[in-house]
Amino acid sequence: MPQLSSGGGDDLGANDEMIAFKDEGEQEEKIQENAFTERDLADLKSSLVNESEINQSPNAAAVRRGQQGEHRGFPEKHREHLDGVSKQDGGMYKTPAYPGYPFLMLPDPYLPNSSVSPSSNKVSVVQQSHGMHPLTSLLPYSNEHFSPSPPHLPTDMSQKTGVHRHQSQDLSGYYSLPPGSVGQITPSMGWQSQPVYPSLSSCGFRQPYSSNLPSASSYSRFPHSLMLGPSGMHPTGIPHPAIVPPSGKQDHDQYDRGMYVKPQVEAKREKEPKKPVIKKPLNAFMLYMKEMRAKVIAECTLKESAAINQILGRRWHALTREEQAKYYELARKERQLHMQLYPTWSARDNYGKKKRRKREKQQDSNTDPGSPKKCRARFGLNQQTDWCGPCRRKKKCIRYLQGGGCPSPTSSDLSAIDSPPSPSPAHHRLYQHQRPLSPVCSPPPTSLSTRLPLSPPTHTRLPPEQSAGKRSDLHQTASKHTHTHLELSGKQTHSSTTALSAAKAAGLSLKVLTETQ
DNA sequence: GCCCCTTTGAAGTCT
DNA sequence: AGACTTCAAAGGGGC
Repeated sequence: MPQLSSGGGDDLGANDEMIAFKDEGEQEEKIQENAFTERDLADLKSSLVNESEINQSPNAAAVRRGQQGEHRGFPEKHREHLDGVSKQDGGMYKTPAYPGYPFLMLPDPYLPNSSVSPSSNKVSVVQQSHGMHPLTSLLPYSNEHFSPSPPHLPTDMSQKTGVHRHQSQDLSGYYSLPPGSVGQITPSMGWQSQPVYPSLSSCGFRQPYSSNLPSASSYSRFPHSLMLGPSGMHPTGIPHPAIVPPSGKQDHDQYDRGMYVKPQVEAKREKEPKKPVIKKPLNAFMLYMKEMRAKVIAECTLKESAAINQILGRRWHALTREEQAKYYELARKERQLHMQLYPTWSARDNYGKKKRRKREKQQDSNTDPGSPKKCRARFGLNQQTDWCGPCRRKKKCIRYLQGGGCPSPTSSDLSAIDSPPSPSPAHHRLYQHQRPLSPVCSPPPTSLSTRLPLSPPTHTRLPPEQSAGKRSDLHQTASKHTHTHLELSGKQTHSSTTALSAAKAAGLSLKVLTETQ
């Protein structure tokens, strides 16, 4: 298990996380003891994964390992680089014990990112993920904002790091970490500063960056509009991928997509440059998803992300601890890098935006006497769990939508609430969501039945960090997602119906699903 | 054209 | 402290 810190103290990762990794190593025996149980559960869950997954990928781990064997160049380079970093910073990164990072399928580790490469407008996700540096799942955020030549930056940055950065116009796309990110990264994070990647040494560094640049920490919790240039550049001129510029194809600022009617104040705001959004660093599972999504898509010929994510979730649980640990490690590095790049950033910065937007929408609707909320209020219905009486919709009252406002309830309306009609396909989701136990929708769609909190989840595998007790109880997830947990072979499996849904989506016959249930 | 779905994990807020 | 909520990615589908 990786020993990530030598106690240098500059590791920005949470101590408990590191302890967790350490614990994981120390608790190897424990792990092995539990391995069978965990494995059984994982296998049980995995068995629910769709047929194609089973047929085409009888042993995903084996496949992955095979791929690792085939394409070990990049991970090795990366590890070598980390070694270099470790040496450089006094061992901040003890070389992970992993045989390689998970981003291993790439035949060419420097494949252009789809959004970057001018020659590949349509690069598959596989390529995209493969082109990602393990440390920088961040990079896909805004690669198109690569600006190879931050003009305002000093020019002798490489002197201290020993990196000779050739001018290059082409390589930025091959390695999407913003060319200069290292410039503001402390030496410990300046993994690019090591000339590990020959091609990287010239990766977009048209100009060397001065080591005299103020460290990112020297910037206070920056207003992004000030800290970032008009193109979403970091103050150092580094367009970090986590930065979502106000405009651009990525369109990550879903909060500003005009979903809600913007009041006049916001109209004024539109004139002002929008603040780029720095996204959260990806967690381990997100990194895993990014890497494996294309594979699942290819194997299962699925396109719907929800189904794919279900499969990926199951595969995630089917991973061994070691395999998961790779991603936890990557995620940890990701957070570290993010923290280095945006020391003043907090998840709070992006917190509650959707909620605020919904609230604003709700406030708008509250001012309308025919709003669903008012309608529900007149019906004496629960605002959260009941739907608008006359049309039996929770979110939007049809009559309200038709402009007539929500009428006073009639006796038939009220009776209809008690015995709602068979929902139309379009209505089914909403209806099922509100009345999950209604026999009308029996058997409920598995994707919806997963919302029924029937029993607490039993996770078959604790992530390393969780083993240290840092993470909040997994019941959080259960309470959040209110999964259904089926009794399966005497063992409760987490999200079994979710798996069923995924399997169903993946093409398993309903008969099989029913038998499984 | 926006939102939902669906997953897990991290980190936030709330009680 | 523990429970709960939000966001991160992705893209098809619904409305």
